[in-house]
Amino acid sequence: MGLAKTEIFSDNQNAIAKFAKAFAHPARVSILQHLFKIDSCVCGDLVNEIGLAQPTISQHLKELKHLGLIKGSVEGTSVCYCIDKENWTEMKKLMTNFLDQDLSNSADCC
Amino acid sequence: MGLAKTEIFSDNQNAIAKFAKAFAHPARVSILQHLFKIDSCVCGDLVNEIGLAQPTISQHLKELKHLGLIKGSVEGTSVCYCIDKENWTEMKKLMTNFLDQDLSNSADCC
DNA sequence: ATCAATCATCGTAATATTGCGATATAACAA
DNA sequence: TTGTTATATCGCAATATTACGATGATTGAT
Repeated sequence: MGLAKTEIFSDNQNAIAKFAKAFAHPARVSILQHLFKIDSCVCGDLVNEIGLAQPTISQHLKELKHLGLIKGSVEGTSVCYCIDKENWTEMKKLMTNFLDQDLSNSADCC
Repeated sequence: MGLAKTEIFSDNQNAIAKFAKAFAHPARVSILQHLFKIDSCVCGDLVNEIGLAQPTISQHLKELKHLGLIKGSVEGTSVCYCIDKENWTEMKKLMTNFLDQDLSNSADCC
């Protein structure tokens, strides 16, 4: 079907899956790393940095923006994108909580 | 195209995307959380726990197994799945490193 | 040997994702 | 106004993902 049955899962599980999806493509990982590295950014930079066409980058940026991980503001003819720190921190908490499930008190049964 | 151009990205970026994909579906998040919680598991438990058909669960388990995040061993007529702690720890390092990119030294330009 | 239980695989339908050419839009410049 | 630059959107083709019924494989029980 290609349609995830989100209604049978908890909000927490759906939220984790939603953010994980953002990182599930190397182009978006690359975009985020670049935004972290150079602090501020225009889309044109990213098109040069990453080897994908401008519409493709624009689409990835749109997804990241909808998730709230980045924000952009018009700056003359170009658009300045950067990390939305507040939301990033919140997302990080959610993901870290999931990744940090205790390993110590579980017996290795297999 | 639906085909990610992995060859233009770094190993690190592709690895992050690969693991993120594992978490990009609430069913797999739920499976992992359940495995953490109850320590050891058979697939049947998961089918009851999560509201998806047995083939669907089996498929999700296969993906997690291929990624090395879980491992399973035959236990009579059932199969015992559990977290592969070593690989989980390694994956966690990779993801944490990505999530922990420094926010402090970046000016909020937007 | 036969049967029941448990899990894996196959095949398929429905939907999602990725990528990009073509085109639209917006802002600035001359 | 006309042109230029930068980004967004549209539309499409190719591929991937999700879900599950049907079926196969394996193990243990009788």
